[in-house]
Amino acid sequence: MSRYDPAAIEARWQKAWEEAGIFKAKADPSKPKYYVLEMFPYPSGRLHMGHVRNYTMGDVIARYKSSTGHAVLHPMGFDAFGMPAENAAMASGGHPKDWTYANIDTMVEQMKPLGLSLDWTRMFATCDPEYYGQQQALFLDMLAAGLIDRKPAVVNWDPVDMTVLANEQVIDGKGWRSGAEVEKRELTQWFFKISDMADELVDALGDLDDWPAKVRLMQENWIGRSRGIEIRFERTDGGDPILCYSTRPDTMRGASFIAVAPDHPVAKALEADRPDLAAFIDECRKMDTTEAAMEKAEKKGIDTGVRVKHPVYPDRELPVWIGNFVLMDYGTGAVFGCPAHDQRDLDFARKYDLPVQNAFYMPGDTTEVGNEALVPAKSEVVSFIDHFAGVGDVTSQEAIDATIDWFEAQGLGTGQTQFRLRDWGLSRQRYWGCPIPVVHCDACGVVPEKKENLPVELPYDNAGEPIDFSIPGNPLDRHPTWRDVPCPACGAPAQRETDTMDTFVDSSWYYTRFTAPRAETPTEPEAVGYWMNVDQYIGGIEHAILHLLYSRFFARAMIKTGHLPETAAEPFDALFTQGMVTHAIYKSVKDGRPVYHYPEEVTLKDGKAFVGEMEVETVPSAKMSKSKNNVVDPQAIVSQFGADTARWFVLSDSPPERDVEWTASGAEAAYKHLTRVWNLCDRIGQMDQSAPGQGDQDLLREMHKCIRDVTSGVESFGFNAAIAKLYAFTATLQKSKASHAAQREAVMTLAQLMAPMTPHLSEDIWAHQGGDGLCARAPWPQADEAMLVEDTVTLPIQINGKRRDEITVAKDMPKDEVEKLVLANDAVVKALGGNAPKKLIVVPGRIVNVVI
RNA sequence: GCCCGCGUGGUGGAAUGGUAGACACAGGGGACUUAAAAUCCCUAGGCAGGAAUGCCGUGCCGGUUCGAGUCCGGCCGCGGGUACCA
Repeated sequence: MSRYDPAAIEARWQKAWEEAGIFKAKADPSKPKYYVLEMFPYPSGRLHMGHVRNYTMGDVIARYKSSTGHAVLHPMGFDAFGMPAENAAMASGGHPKDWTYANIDTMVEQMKPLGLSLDWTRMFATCDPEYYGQQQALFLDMLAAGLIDRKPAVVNWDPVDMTVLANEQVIDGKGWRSGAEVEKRELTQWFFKISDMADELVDALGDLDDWPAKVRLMQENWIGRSRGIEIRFERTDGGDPILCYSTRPDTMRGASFIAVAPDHPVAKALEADRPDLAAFIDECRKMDTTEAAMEKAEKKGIDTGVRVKHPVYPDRELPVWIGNFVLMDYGTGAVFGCPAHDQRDLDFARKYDLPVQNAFYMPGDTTEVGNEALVPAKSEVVSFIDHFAGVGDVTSQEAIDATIDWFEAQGLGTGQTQFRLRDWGLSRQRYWGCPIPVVHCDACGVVPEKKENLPVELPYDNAGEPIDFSIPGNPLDRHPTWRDVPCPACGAPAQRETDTMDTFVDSSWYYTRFTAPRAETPTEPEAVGYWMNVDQYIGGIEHAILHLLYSRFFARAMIKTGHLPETAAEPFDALFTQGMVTHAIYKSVKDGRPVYHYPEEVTLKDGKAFVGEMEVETVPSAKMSKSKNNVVDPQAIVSQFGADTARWFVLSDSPPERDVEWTASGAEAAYKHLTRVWNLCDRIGQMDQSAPGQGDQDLLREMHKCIRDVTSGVESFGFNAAIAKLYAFTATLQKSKASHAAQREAVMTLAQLMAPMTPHLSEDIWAHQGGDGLCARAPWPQADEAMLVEDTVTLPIQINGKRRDEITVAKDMPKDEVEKLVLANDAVVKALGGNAPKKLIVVPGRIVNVVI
């Protein structure tokens, strides 16, 4: 008897698939097409289990769709620009390009043995000049179409390293390398005008039926459409009025101060003459720019001395403060504070001793606000007393609408729809990204590069000398032979833009490029016409907002610039967000800085973790991340047990949308099971073919149930449940005494049902049993409805909602007959004690509940 | 802080509002073996009980319902995102 030998089997079948060329995507008008895409990886250097999980899920779908007669496109590429490559070059010399391509090679080498049904001929990396050159062409078309803007924006500035820092590089307000206090600095930056599309980006979410509701909700909240009002406050000193935006104008009566952003014109105008204001504004400039940090920071302010009149009660004067919590780029950069009905404003008012006055009460109550603001939901009824807009007991929403109408009628303000969504700043002051294809000319201003000069390629070296990445700042700035070029318009000496694009740009259109990856234009009409949209997109929930929103914007921009058909406005028909593979983090502290240890360095003793003799801290269950070193390498599993085991295991234990904590046990169990299946096939192959069997019908009935359950499991991303059914059916088959013919049919069907998960093993079984051609080409088995019909059904009997007994009845037994049987049931008779039940609930085919 | 999720045995988890714990891991018992490994069989939520069986049980508190892991409200804990990590 031979043994299950995955190494031999997997190499053999991978070769057979390659020779048959069955994974090459071929447009075939006679077939329905299916485009399945997993979010492409960043080439960090090694594949981790999260990648394996992601690509295996996609592969299950791709192989399943292929066996149901679809022309499948299942490509792979690399999201290859980004900071880690520059950091690696900074830390250990070398070149980001070399580092990146070496990593890509390694990862492809690691992916190939997994047996994924990928069309490798379509592979590209976003750092290929052929790709980013087309991206530059897209940029120029979008610029011409008015979809791009240039305006000032604030960045994190490290005054010691003289460089711009990413948020990730700012730790407790200090630069990660220099340790210097980070400042804000204003630079002129390029922006995609995504906020112009805010309305349609919200509205279209409603049609994305095959997207998770949570993702649609997150995007809706992120875009944050709100109806509010812009109110004009006149200054008592006759200066320019201050415009405030509010979504809660119903609280206007309680307005007691105005807060403006530190960079609001009112604040800026006073800065020169008021050292105290200047100092406060300066302090605000040093604050962390992230939203989380801003919101969590202590709310502080300073009185400017400026006063405005309350628009409804002109004899009330409101002080104008600068608040560190007001954002210049949302609304008008100024808000009115109503302490009674906003907790933040109340805290602020108590801190700085500002008045608190109710605009309304809850009905029947006139309690003044203490330290808790009165903030009813918009659907709650509130009671307005002495209100200018004449509202009485109404819901807050009605009051908001009435107030907006009233303000508009009085000419004191205008109703406005505001969005939380800001324009997408794409400029990055970094080397390893797609160069922005424009030239700055003293005479002509900003001049787009000519398309025939694309790609604007990144220089590999600097006039023959290696680029020194250890010097902070953007090397393109100190690269005269690359930077200094003639103006494309007038020919005078000019300079290239040295900023590169945000890497989110690269990933916002790659899915269209896969349809014609070598085309001379960004897309190719016939190819996008056939393959778009992506039928199933699969990736991490961490991309729920930014990547997916930017991609949706880009698809629309590509329609406007003629690169996509109208039908591709929503490029991803269905989205599945998988959970992450998590793993404990092992952490120690050295010289005041955290040090992260690799799992393989750690030994576990008595629930404590040690590296050598040193005990280290264990942080349970965190996202696998290169910077935390808690990454598990799948290669060990593959070389020990084979790809089929790795694939089976990552699908078997956890539901795909949930996070899974990686543990070493379990992989072995998967291997044992696959060995069992292989041995089963072997045994059936050696059966006496003429011997009579028993229970053929029972076996085949179970087989058809298994087909039904696995099919629905695969179609609904219930891979773990599908695998549970496969375990159960394998056990049934093992115990079966059925004839050779029935067992052979069962094991071949089993192989087919397992094929999306364990394609190599399935091919081997298929071949052993004399299957026709490749298992991967065989049509998906169909469940025979006639075999699935059951004639009896078991009904649990509940008494007061608790299960007490069960009865088996004919499937179509009428309700009244079931009732008679139930009332005659021993447990029921005993519980009733001669009384009639209060209620008898019979749900046909489901359950019976006797209420006593 | 804000937005969005998640929470079920020792563990991963299953369960269209209808028998909570499928399937699997680890465990316990047994068969085979000189022995071990491998394999196979049985067992298994907790408490009480010899058993039959009873009570309790899906993070916590409350609600809707004949019936709630599932729906609603309020908490607690954990995770993701928070616009320059990808």
